[in-house]
Amino acid sequence: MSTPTDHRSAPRRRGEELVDAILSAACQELIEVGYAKLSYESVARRSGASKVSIYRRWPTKPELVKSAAAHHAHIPQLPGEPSTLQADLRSVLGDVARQIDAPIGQLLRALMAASVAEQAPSMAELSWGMGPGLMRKVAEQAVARGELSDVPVGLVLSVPTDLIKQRFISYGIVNQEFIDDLVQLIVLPLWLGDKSSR
Amino acid sequence: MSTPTDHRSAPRRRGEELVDAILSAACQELIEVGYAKLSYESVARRSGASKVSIYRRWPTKPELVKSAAAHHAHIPQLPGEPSTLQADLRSVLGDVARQIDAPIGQLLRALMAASVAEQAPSMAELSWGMGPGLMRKVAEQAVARGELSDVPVGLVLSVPTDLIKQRFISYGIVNQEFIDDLVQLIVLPLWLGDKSSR
DNA sequence: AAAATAGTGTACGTGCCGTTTACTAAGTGC
DNA sequence: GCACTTAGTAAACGGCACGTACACTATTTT
Repeated sequence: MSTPTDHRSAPRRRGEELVDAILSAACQELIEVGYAKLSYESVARRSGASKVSIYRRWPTKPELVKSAAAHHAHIPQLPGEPSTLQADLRSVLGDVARQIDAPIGQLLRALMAASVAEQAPSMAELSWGMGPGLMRKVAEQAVARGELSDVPVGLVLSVPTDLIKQRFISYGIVNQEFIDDLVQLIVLPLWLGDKSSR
Repeated sequence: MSTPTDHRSAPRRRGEELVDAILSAACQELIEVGYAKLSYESVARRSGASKVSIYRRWPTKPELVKSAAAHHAHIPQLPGEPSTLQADLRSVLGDVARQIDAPIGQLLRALMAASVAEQAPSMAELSWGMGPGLMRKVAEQAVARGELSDVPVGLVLSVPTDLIKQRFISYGIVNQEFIDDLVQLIVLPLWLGDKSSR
């Protein structure tokens, strides 16, 4: 008589409401304990949902984690008032770097773990905002101001964000000093195409 | 009487011999089933060692995996006959890209997973040969030939290998086409400092 | 020869996996 | 209003791996 364990009575959540609860719980869990220690059982406990409901929607852990991360939906920060290509780059990339610190960093780390651990090449899709799109905007503004002759091709556009990701993976942190060096030594010379800024 | 399970008699391996057996087994296991599915029990079974012996030396899975990867020690491939900066880059980076395919790729993937999953920033140390060192050699030869005025700074030197790693993480494969684009659109313009090669 | 060191097999409790079962609340068609 | 379908819940299952403990023994050191 100790455990009246039967929540089959409560107003039963469905559809979006339930999904929200599960993904939020998964996010929290990711931030607190990380990817490796996240389990279906813990998410079920935390969200108050049943394991089966979770398995039905996300048969594997990477899928669940990716949905959770996407659900969190921390959209990037806009360039703000355009000024100079160098200033814009430092500002935007600096914001990205700052966002990469806790607790989002832990979430990103989890996301990468999900991508790397199992065969899940869809890491590319989840560029968490800081993808070519962001860089393209910056480049377009520079072109409009006449600082840049053309918007670089995709591969070149994504160099800064790719290198930031790489830095994060290798060293765990991305500070402003790195951003400054990145802009000064790599992005500007590469985009402008001369060595004068070094 | 079915199981005479007691190998406590056999010539008992110790020290380096035992370590070798364990790490080799771990490597094989990594290549076959990947990081996520690798377990202490499977490594113990495969190596014929006991779990305790493994736990004593590598208390956590990332540590074990990193040792295993380091033990494998596939050193990079040398530039061979130097010719042109562009040719050297394509050759060396192409080799790196080819090495990144199976089975080494799976091992690298495991290594990254180990680094990313838990706080293990020592990914940087294990640059599996394709680090700044390799690029420095290429650059130095180009300087000796007069193609390059100076050897770029470390950050710039590691751009090609960093971007290859990033590509591997995001898309799972690194083909020669990517290498060609990388050399043509990024490395040469960045190192030479002009847009003529685009 | 005695003692310290280190490897082996076995067993244990715990936690999570992924699935199945039985039940029931919420929506749907009539 | 009522049958009927859909979907969420609790509980239990066998299985596997975890991480640790124990008793034992082979090897090395003193």
